[in-house]
Amino acid sequence: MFATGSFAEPWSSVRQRLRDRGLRWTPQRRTVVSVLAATRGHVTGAELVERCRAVDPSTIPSTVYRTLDVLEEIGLVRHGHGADGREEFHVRPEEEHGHLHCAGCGGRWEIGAEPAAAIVELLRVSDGFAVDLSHVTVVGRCPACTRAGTS
Amino acid sequence: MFATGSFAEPWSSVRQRLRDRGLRWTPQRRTVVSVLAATRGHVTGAELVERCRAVDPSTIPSTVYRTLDVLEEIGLVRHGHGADGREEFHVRPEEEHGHLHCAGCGGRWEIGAEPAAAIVELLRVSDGFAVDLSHVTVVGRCPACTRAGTS
DNA sequence: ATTAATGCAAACGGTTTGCACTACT
DNA sequence: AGTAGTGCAAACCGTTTGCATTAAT
Repeated sequence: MFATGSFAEPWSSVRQRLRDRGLRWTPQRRTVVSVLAATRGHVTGAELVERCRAVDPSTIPSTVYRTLDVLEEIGLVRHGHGADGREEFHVRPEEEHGHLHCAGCGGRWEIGAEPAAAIVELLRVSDGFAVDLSHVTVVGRCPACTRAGTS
Repeated sequence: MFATGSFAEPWSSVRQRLRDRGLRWTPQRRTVVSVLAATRGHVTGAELVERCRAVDPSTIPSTVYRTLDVLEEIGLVRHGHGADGREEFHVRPEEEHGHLHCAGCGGRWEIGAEPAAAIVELLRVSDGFAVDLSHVTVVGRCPACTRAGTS
């Protein structure tokens, strides 16, 4: 949307947030943050590395992962695990949500706020369990694939 | 808790089931099957390898994984993914269930039949989604860890 | 001048694969 | 005998780590 050099909230404050912790603002971190700012929902670590490489071919995986660590520390991303088991980073955790993953077509959807809240409440009541929505991935079949009946 | 009578004894017929498909009954497969027969609920691939090694120290990982493949083909196990991303094998014919995974203490519980059914129904209604319970892992905090307040 | 962060390479853990050999049928 | 299955080692993939070097502060 805007490639002006400043990021939309909460990305614009990242530099300051890092500095407040005595951490540094580097070109590599800028790359990772810019990719994250353009990302809605979720990315796997490997995906993020690829996208960063598209921006800056000299991107090194370990730097990306280390950057993700510090971004998670300051609360800008949150990691969970997808249905395929890979690390999955959720961007803008203020909109925490679980995922639906279709085993038929591989599609992914977010679980809406109401069913999500219902699930949280359900497990709180039945098991006293405090669900972390960002870690919920439900596998099954989407309406289209259910109709298609592929097994 | 144990519905002993209502389920067939699937493990005793494995040999025949394999033969019917032109597959073979080997000491290695016997080991894997015996370990699975003694397993309730779920195991990761790595766990299974370890347990098999306890029975027969000469157990080789690739053999275990290959055996799991054929056992899945004949419907004796089903694989999913745990919260930590590792492959997880669900032993049948237990009823399918999701899991609760506590981020605090690492504990694991099965999601009970009623809340599970409620979740399935919920997502069916809200998204038309056909949930595969065996692939559901919900991460959060168990009652004890919630009380402890560890973050 | 500090010392956090990087680049690189190597290590990791769980899983998969290629291939010659073994052994079930 | 024929071929499924094994053992082994090496490859794999995403991720992590050790360490000397670079660069933000």
